[in-house]
Amino acid sequence: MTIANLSTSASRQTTSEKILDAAEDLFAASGYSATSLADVADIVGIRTPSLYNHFRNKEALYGAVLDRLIDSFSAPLYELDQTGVTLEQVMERLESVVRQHHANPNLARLLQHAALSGGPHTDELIDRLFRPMFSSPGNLEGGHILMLGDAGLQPWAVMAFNNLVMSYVTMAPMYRDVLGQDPFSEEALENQLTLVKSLLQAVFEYKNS
Amino acid sequence: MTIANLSTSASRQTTSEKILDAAEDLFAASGYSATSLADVADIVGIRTPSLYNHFRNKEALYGAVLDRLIDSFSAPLYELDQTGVTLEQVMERLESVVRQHHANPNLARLLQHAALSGGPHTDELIDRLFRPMFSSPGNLEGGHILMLGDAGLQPWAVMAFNNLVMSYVTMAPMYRDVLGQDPFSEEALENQLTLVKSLLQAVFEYKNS
DNA sequence: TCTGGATGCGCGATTATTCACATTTAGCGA
DNA sequence: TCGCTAAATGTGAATAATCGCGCATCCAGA
Repeated sequence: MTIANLSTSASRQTTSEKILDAAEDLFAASGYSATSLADVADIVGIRTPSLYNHFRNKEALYGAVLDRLIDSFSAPLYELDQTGVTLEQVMERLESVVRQHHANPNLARLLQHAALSGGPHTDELIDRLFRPMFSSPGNLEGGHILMLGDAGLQPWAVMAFNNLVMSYVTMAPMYRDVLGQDPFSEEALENQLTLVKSLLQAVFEYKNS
Repeated sequence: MTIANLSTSASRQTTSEKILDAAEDLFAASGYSATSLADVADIVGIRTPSLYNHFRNKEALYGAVLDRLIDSFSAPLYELDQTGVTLEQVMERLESVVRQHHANPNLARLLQHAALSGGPHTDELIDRLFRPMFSSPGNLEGGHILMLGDAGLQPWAVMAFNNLVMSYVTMAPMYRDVLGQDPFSEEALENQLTLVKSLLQAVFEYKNS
């Protein structure tokens, strides 16, 4: 298990932040319904009813976790298919996404749980994360990077690269088992990075021929 | 939700098989601890204690579900990196794997749950599914298909293509949402198929240059 | 009559949530 | 700076629902 939230020296954190940290890790590991408030309270070091001084109920806590995660991932990402974009720009975006998910795997894990089991706010979550990836106007016409012959496959390719990046962290135990290496080490990150970039490069050169 | 087990005309099925079918769908959807035996019994149409006439306890039922799934996926698959293999052979394997996961998404979903949350038999499950992919001797030396420049990236590439295929079904709701199309339709299968094969083709041509 | 399989009942543990209550903390007038 | 107050934040106890699971019983078919 990877410790995700180290933020401010762990000491002068407000109780609400500690609750959010613990809940984020647990929701990401076990999903919504398999996570108990008692476990959250245990990690924070308080009794279960005290949680209700900070969040209305379990669902509100879950929503707050989602909000904080989405905010931290929001700004510069998920615009892989602007119209006049170059390969180098796509490379940069892709590397940035890989590094973010490597630094905090919890968003990918929460999203995977939501895709499998549903849970509260799932539709809203999908909207907030995936809609921006395809919101830029005119992304279905014109020549794009990830076309792969058939222009209709453009969104499929974007989804594929996104899944590739996220499944690396949601499938981390398999990587650890098969490669005998900590998937969250710096060395593993570099390997995954060059692999993903090589894939993109291959697709790019394949398109131009 | 996709109905996975239609097997023999649904009527002359033994109760144990009906239980296995129901449990497989529920475990795949919600994971081990979030699945209740009451839900399983409800689908089958019996009371919860009757389950214990067929399986020792919840964990044994889960194990039986895993066994049956692994068996049905076992035989011809997961040998992507034999030594003297051609691109066409890899293509066939890949297409076969995609079709199998499309026909029954439950193995991918169970595996994803295990990777995220653990649960009983998780290590054993990883072993049984991933070890055969890398068991062929001498797969780390010599020229292979998915080399991508650095030979050390060979296993990473195999994992990547595998994840690509599995994440398509574990992330099916996102595909439905973004593409506005049933991800388990024949049409969607063909799209995913040509995308994956184009990716492999691109990597292959990228290698030879 | 024997027996596999379904059932009702119920135990003990765990769940989310509420409530009455104690304690700590922050702000403010004197 | 002292002391009061009010809000913030903790607590144990209790509730209703649900969980996996064991047990005694009962019934239908061979």
